[in-house]
Amino acid sequence: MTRKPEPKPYHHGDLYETLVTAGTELLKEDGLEHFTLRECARRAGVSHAAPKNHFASVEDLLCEIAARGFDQFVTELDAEADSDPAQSADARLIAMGRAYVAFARANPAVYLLMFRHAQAFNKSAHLQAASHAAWVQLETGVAAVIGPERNDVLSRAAHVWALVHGIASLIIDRRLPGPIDFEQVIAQSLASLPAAIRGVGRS
Amino acid sequence: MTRKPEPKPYHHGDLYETLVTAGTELLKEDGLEHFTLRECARRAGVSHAAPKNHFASVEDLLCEIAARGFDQFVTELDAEADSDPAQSADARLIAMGRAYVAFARANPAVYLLMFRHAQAFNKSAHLQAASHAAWVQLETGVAAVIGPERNDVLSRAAHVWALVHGIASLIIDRRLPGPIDFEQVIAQSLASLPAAIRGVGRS
DNA sequence: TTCCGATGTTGACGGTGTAAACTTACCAAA
DNA sequence: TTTGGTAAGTTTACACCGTCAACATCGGAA
Repeated sequence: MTRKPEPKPYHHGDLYETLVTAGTELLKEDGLEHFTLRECARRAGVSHAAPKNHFASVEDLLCEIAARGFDQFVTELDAEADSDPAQSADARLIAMGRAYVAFARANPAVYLLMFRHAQAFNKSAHLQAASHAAWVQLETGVAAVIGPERNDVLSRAAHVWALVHGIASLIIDRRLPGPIDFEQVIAQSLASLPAAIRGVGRS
Repeated sequence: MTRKPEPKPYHHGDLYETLVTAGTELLKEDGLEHFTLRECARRAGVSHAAPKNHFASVEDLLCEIAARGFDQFVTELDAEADSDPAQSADARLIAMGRAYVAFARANPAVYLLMFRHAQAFNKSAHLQAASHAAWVQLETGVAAVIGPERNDVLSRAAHVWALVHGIASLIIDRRLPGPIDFEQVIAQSLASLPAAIRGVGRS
């Protein structure tokens, strides 16, 4: 017989990280509505109450998953914005918008957790810092387009966020009618964005 | 003693409508995450399994609530669009956008049910018809602005929807940073919309 | 009048999150 | 080296939930 000298040690060793990993996978596989703390524990090979020692509640675990999602999100958007150092501020903003929607489509469950459900549990310092960084990133991109001296940077940034968030949400939730070409919607909408937030065409 | 000649009749009489009403109220009070079929039954003064005779599952009840939400939604948007018969197509679209966001802010829980959660259960004929009517309404408004002969009415309609849905979602979910003036965001974003979907400013 | 089907009730099952009590293992101080 | 304290996991229990099956009740049609 093959020797099995590991009769399941009583202590796991790194349950915290294992739970975050298992939770992220569960989230991506089954979606937020089927996310279960007991299933995370099962995947980590641990009793259903073991997570209590590391996460006071299921929301605390989701909180950490969302925070790491924001970290990755900000990194990816930065990379895309800096991909061509010679591009204009307009092109940078559009590139970030494309990366935004791409992230959402690539990680729908995590995206929804970050931008939709993660409103109830804004306690974690990690989550607050990471989501704040994302907002600063957006604000900076918008200020570069319309000029940092403008007094409506905040509301114009909200405009940009609303558009990309709306596109991402409608695509992820499969709300758009069948024949619609997602790429066309994304390209057209983002292309109109710099002029729109600059306020040209005011009659 | 006061006479109580009604010892709780065995049959309710109109449990279907009562459940829809109680469910709508519960949804508005406690939000979708705390929506419970058993609580609906409790509010209707009926046993926890009674709803089974009218709604096969909790989603069937939510489905009907969402469908009625769409009915009200379409009615309100139509009323707003037709409020001033002399206004231009641009003004009509902007008015509908304002009415869209206003509906979402006035009925956040129902709005979220309609445009977010009601994707899993698209079986009810009522729901499908009502949500389709909302889409036709949008498509018509967009066609009037950019011209019905354009071959990108669909994607431009998606653009409009994405923007208003994004604004509504961010406001409802309280994602926008504190100092932001919602009214300014709504006004600025909607004002830019007709030109944006017409495609002016193409370089 | 009788009977049958629609509607409500009761009780049960498996699932969930969470709390309390108990067990195990490790580490540091005496 | 022994010992004690504490962090980490387990077990058990509770109150919810949705759903199902079996049973009770009532009204209307034959």
